[in-house]
Amino acid sequence: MRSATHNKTVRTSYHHGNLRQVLLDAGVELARRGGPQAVVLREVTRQAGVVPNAAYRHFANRQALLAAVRAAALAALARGMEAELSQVHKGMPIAEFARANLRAIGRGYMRFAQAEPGLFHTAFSSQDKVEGDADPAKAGNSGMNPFQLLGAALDLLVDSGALPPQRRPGAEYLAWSAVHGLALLVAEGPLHGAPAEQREALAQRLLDMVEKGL
Amino acid sequence: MRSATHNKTVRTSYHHGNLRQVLLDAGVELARRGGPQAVVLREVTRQAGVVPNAAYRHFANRQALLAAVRAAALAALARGMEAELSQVHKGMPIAEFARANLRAIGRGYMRFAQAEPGLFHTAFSSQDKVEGDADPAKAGNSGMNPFQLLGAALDLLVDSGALPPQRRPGAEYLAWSAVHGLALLVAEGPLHGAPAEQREALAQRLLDMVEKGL
DNA sequence: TGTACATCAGTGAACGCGCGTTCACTGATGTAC
DNA sequence: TGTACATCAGTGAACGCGCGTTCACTGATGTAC
Repeated sequence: MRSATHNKTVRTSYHHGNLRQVLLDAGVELARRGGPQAVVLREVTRQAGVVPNAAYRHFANRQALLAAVRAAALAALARGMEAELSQVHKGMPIAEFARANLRAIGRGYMRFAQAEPGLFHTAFSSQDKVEGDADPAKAGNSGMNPFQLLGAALDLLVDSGALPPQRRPGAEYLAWSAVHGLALLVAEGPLHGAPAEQREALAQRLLDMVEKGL
Repeated sequence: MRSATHNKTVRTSYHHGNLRQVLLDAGVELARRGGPQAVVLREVTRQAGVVPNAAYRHFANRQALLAAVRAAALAALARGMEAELSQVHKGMPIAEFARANLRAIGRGYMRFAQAEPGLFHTAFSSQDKVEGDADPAKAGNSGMNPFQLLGAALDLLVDSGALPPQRRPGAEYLAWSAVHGLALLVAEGPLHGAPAEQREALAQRLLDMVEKGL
């Protein structure tokens, strides 16, 4: 039993039982509020009500903790995209459906960036390649990470005949660029705090542009 | 006369005469190599061969130094864009010229991001609005900052008849988003280190997309 | 079912580090008469 | 032209801070017999 002046949880046993997860959750919360910078090893242990070096039972060092937080942020983004995707109505012509899917992907991405700028920034704070990465810690409920979700949407676009196959290679980078750029402007750039209508209108137009330009 | 173990310059007089500029240059160099994080007050004084607190004669605090470095980074970006712009051949039909100008803007932006990721990252590390800002420290040789250069290119596009006036409002954000996104993927994202041909090809296609989609 | 003991997951104390910033100072410079 | 003096732009020393990380430790847990 420890006193819990600043602690979230009061522990009753010497062993915590769940410390890794608690540390990770605290790390995610810090990232949410302050980006990757804010993921401070001592702070997560403080919030877990545990001595600083206890973290080393579960993470090799600060970098490892940050990597885990980052994976969680990517997974959260993936889920945000999936949520948008699941709202697309079925039962329309396939090409139209494919286009609606791609727009949902983009919308989910941008909305996540808007709603969770800290996590969004954390997700892309280090450049490793998410692309070929099958790490389930970075995936949403479908088991796909954000990049894979985009790829799948583009594949469907080709299958449906809405995108000529020869334009498929590299298309993810074009779509990603456009959406990523606006997401950043909105999340932490000059469009931060712009009225919601303006944001949504810009998002619409940007998606139009991508669709037309791909 | 001070010993100069790690110093760049050996001073012979007590007064430096040029310290503000030297500190700023050192800060820019640090940013160039390590992004905004690397702009450390003590380090710039070290490189200037001066005692740490001497910086406070010229900058209110670390934030002020960083702001100055950031302005310099924006100015460098503006000059990079202007350089690209100046290579556009005159003497073509005006609409074509306007389009070529816009592409040059985008190309300059992306090339700068590629060539100077640290400065690029620094330029956009804090979200204040460059848009309405007439600060000459952020401008290139034309006196315009990067955002204003883009705006001017779009204005010309409208004047030339290549862009319907009703699509002009907000167009900078669409173009900016696309280009900014790809610039980031190239500068510090998954496309970092991609072969130059691939980068240039993607840039071409992205600019096509913007042109077609605007 | 009970006990011995290895393993696990925490504690406690301390480290060295580099940072931004403040204080009282002093050498150099420029200006008034 | 020379001197007095205010102002400027550096120095020197120190501060408190929070960080990541290491070390030897101990309480709790699980397993073999």
